Parts: sequence; C-alpha cells; structure tokens
Amino acid sequence: MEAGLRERKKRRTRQALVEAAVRLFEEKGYDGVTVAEIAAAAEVSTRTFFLHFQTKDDVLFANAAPRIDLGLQVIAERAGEPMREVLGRAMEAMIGHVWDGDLTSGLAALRVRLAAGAPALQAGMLQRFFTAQTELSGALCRAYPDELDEVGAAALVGALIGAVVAATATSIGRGDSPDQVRDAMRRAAELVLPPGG
Amino acid sequence: MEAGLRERKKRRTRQALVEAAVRLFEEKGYDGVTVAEIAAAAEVSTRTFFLHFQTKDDVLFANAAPRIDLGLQVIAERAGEPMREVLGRAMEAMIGHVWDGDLTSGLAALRVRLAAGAPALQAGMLQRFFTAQTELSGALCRAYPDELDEVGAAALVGALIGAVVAATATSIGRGDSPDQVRDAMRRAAELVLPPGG
DNA sequence: ATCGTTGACTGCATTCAATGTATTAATACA
DNA sequence: TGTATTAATACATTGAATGCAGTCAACGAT
Repeated sequence: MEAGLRERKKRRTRQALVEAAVRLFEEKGYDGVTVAEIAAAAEVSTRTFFLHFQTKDDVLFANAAPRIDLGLQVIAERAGEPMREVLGRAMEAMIGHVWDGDLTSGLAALRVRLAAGAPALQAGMLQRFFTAQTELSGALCRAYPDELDEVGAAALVGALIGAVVAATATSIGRGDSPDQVRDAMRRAAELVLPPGG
Repeated sequence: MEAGLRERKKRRTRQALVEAAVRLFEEKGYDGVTVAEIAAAAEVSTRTFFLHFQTKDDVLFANAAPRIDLGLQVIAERAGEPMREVLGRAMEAMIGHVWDGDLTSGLAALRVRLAAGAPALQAGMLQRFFTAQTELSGALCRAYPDELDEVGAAALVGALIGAVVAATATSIGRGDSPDQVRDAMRRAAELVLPPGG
C-alpha cells in the first residue's frame, strides 16, 4: 500500500500529536491542556495541530472514523434480510470494533473520565454519536423504503444509539471492567431490538 | 410574587437579550452573529450577556429549564404506579410542554434550522438533552430500585430520549407542521414504551 | 430623609480555540 | 537537474469566555 516518505512523515507527526495529547490529558485533564502545549510536546507548531485535526477534541477520536463505516457496510451487504435483524448485526459489529479498539486500550474510559469534567468535550462526543446516528438512519431508511419512513428510521436508530451510549457512559463511569461495559452495551441494544423478535 | 424594581429591570435586560438574539439569528444565522452584536442590539455591554447566560447558545434555551423539572415531578408524584407507565406519562408531560412552549412559537424550528448550519449549536443542544436524560435516569433509578439498576435505567431513558430527539429533529428538519412534529414525538415514545404493554 | 449595603452593569485586559495568509523547506516527479 | 507538490511554519486576527476593579441605582434599616 504505497509507502511514500512524505506520507509516512505526515503519519508520524499525526501519531506524535495523538500520543502527546493522550499523555497530557491523562496528566492534567482536558481543560488543563492547551492545543499549543500538545503541539509543543509533539515538537510541531500550533498551526500544524489544526492541519491534522479539525478541533481540539478531534485528536481523541482519531481512530473512530472507520466504526460507522463498519455499520453502514453491514446494512449494505445484508440488504434483504429482516430489517431489525440487520440493524442488530450492524450494532453488534460496531460494539465489536469498540471492544478491541477503545475498550481494551482504556481509551474509551479516558474519554468518559475527561468528558465528565469538560463540558466542551462531552458536547463534542455527543455530536459525533449524533452524526453517526444520522448516517445510519439514512442508510437504513434507503435500504428498507417500504418498512420505514425518515422519521421512523430516525426514531428506531435514535433509540438504539441512545440506549447504547447512555448505558456505556454509565457503565464506564461506574468503573466497570471492559467485559462488563461490553455486556452493558449488548443488553442496551437488546432492550431496543429484542433477539427473539 | 414580590415585584422588586431591581428584579424587574434584570428580567427586562434578559428578555431584551433573548429577543435581540432570536431576531439576529433569524436574519444572519448562528455563526453570523457575535455575542457583542447581540449585546449591542439589546443596549447592554458584552460582559452583561455572560452575566445572564453561561454560553452563546444558552440564550436560545432560556425557557427550557422548567421542562425537565416537569418530568422529574411526574416521576416523584406517581411513584408506586407501574414504572414504564410513569416514564411514559413523564414523557407525555414534557412533550406537552414543548408543544405550547417552543413548537407553536416556532422556536423549536428555529433551533433546528440554526443547528443544521452551526455545529457548535448542535453540540450544545445535544448536551442539554443528555444532561436532562441523566437526571431523569437517576430519578427513575431511585424511584424503582428493585426494577432498575443504574445501567438499566440509563439504557431505558437513553432509548426514550434518543428516539424522541431524533424523530423530532427529522420531523422539523423535513418541514412538518407543529402537529405533525408532536405526532412524531409521540410515535417515537411509543416505539420504546408501547402503550398496551 | 439619610446612610451603608447589595447587586446589576460596565470597561478593560487576558486566555485560548480556530482560521486566513504568506512563506519555507523537503519530497516527488519529469 | 529543474520544477511542481505539499507538509509544516510564522504571523496576525477573530471571537467566545473569564477575571477584576469600579460605578451607580435600588434597597433596607435606622
């Protein structure tokens, strides 16, 4: 997959910014760290930070982009199978991705901990979930035009994501282990989409 | 109901700020208006704006505070009745408050329209919903300690609010009438809490 | 009626996220 | 080797939000 020295250097800079940010946030909290500090710790200019990340909080979600695509992919591939079953499988795929991406690494826990003390970060997180939710809802509506209208799809996906996000935040905030958190996510999903129905 | 000249003046200032903000936002969009402009239009200093509202977006939610209390009140009063029924009634009360507070006045529509073009505002709105959700969830958990644990309560309330918020945003964004929006909210609530069950 | 207190409001300075512009320097490519 | 990209930099600016010191009107007690 095309190495390219330029590309590699860029990636290294990006990675350095992510690592510096995580380390500093752990030390001093989200509001206790400025973008300038992160950039300095990664030995680049402040302007370069915003060349890699749109906002300060973006640096904490560097790896979250593929997650939603995973869900959309399931919906695209399994079109034809029963709607609620497909949605359940999409959710299960995303939960799996969270598990071995953010849950075991402790990144998810860090985010929840930081968000508890930094409203700006909390707002940013919620917005990401909402954007993902909107994309999923649109895809589902397009895949099942006879069963769902726009509003119905939004309600169903909103319920699913709403349940899982709230359960996850609560479980992590309570200090649960990664396994317990994953169970909480699954139970929340089953609350909206019962397995035998 | 103690009038008090000082109190009245303060309220007038606050109201002037709200009205100036709404008018300017309608004219030039959310990002197209600065706090300084709003303050100038209300003939007060910029500093005074932040004396009345914590953030720029706060001015658009001046009347939303009592809504959550309404829901909490229902949960407190009806304790003892079946849990899901009480939660449904709490939601119905809040929907009613939205109806004759923001829906008929067009304020809700304005917020959705503005939020579509201003990520910062969208994030702020979502955060408000999440805060409300957390409070409701806590109250419900305390009212029904045998039926719900923290995570279960979060999941249930998260599903309910998530469904209603998503359906509302979609319905408004599609240009529906206030009646249609209210119907969408009710259907979304019934998706999570079926009436006959 | 007067005086001390409270509290709403102001002006000014500062921090910090985020953006625009112009420039430098290293990589890529012919 | 020379030319075109492009990551990264330096510098300046906007705008939200906060801190602080000071003004003046409203209030309450004597």
